[in-house]
Amino acid sequence: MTDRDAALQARIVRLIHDRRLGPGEPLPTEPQLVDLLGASRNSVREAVRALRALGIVEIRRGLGMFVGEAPLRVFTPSLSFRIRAGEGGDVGSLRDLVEVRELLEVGLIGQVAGTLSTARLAALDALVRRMGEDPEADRSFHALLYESAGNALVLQLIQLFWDVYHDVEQTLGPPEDRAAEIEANHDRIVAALRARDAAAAQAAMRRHFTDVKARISRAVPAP
Amino acid sequence: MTDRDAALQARIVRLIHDRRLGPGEPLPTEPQLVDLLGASRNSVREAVRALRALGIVEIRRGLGMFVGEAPLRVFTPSLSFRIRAGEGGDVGSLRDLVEVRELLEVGLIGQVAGTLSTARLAALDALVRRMGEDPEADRSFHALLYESAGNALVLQLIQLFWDVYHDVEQTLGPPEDRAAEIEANHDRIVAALRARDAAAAQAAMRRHFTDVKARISRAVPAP
DNA sequence: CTCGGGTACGACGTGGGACGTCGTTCGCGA
DNA sequence: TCGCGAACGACGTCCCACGTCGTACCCGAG
Repeated sequence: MTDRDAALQARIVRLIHDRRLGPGEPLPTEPQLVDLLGASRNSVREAVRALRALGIVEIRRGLGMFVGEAPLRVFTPSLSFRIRAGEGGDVGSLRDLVEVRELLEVGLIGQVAGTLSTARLAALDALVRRMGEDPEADRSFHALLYESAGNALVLQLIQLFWDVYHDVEQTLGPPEDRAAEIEANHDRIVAALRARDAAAAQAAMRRHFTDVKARISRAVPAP
Repeated sequence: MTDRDAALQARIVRLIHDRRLGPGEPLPTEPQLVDLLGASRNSVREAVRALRALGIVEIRRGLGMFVGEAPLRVFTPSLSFRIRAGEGGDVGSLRDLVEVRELLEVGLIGQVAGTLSTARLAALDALVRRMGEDPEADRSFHALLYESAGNALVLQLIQLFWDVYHDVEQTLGPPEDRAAEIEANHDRIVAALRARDAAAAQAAMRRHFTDVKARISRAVPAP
């Protein structure tokens, strides 16, 4: 057969659906799958490996195989690779990535602006203060900002793109000290949110990404 | 070791980068990788299987292994699985998916509105006419619409979400005949684009997705 | 000289077996 | 009763053998 491997993967996925197995629940063991699927252990293992790479199956050594949650995080290596190996050098692909982030975040902030509690606004403000020393604060800021949208998918998507960007950004040459600029941009965002001004928040977010794109344009692809 | 497999994958990816291999170029053969990485053939094969699932490696039987392009399409199984196995039944996750599509497309159509040539507008119109019989026309419509944005990533992203939606939508019960509704929505979009009215185009797109979300809400999760 | 087919070769695909390592469980002994 | 170690079953790694697919080469027919 030409792609028996793909067929095996599909059969395992179907098995999960047919048995109504949810994330965290155990899958049949390797020997059981060998019997069920009528393939050798090697073939089963290779199919499971592919499913694990997609987050569909989780393996805990010594315990067994379990249904995964397929978090978008598993795409990080693939996306990073795609950006790095992208046509026209990294820069073009990275710009595309940032534009997708901008698209998502500008749209989202328009939705959540006006729905944020003062407590949440204070938490956002505290995160901005910590951005100087803690790189994670930036990530947390965007995560906390969109949490109230109630959309787990878009939340993970934004995290994914953030991770990939900061993964690839390191290959763009020596890091620039943009701490002040970044903090100012985020301050503007919080201010607009405080004013319950959706349009201003969107503008502030756009301005933030304009600076990010400028940083990319300045960077020269490594020889 | 705990995750020697992940380390092997990373080493293969590094090998690709170190050798400046671009999509389509050949990778070392299995035996060569066994030597280079100091792992057994099974381990190498399993690592390669994972990379293939991520689109990073492409395998052509009888020929060898090649660098892949990591198209977003490879995430279709994972995303479909995630939606189906999502918390709170399919409906909630599917709604999240559609909202992401809405976010992207409403933002994008605002960017491309006013930049479309009359030839392209005519092509879009022709696709709308074919939506009745050809399900692919819908997909092509959205692809053609955003082609001029010049962002390959977002284009593939929209295609990916479209594929996943139509994959999962089939499990939502018997298909409804919404042909007229769909055509009317797309007609409104094209009309707004013809008028070079970005705001109206965004509104029309939003209306389109409102109907899609309504279709989801009507659907009852299968018992 | 040209053309065509058959063979040889090297690529990946599949199957089977053996042994190691990790976690858990259970029973024995203090 | 408590604790520790052996047994068990999970996945991890490795090795070898054979099958299948594509290509390239060689050689003979025309």
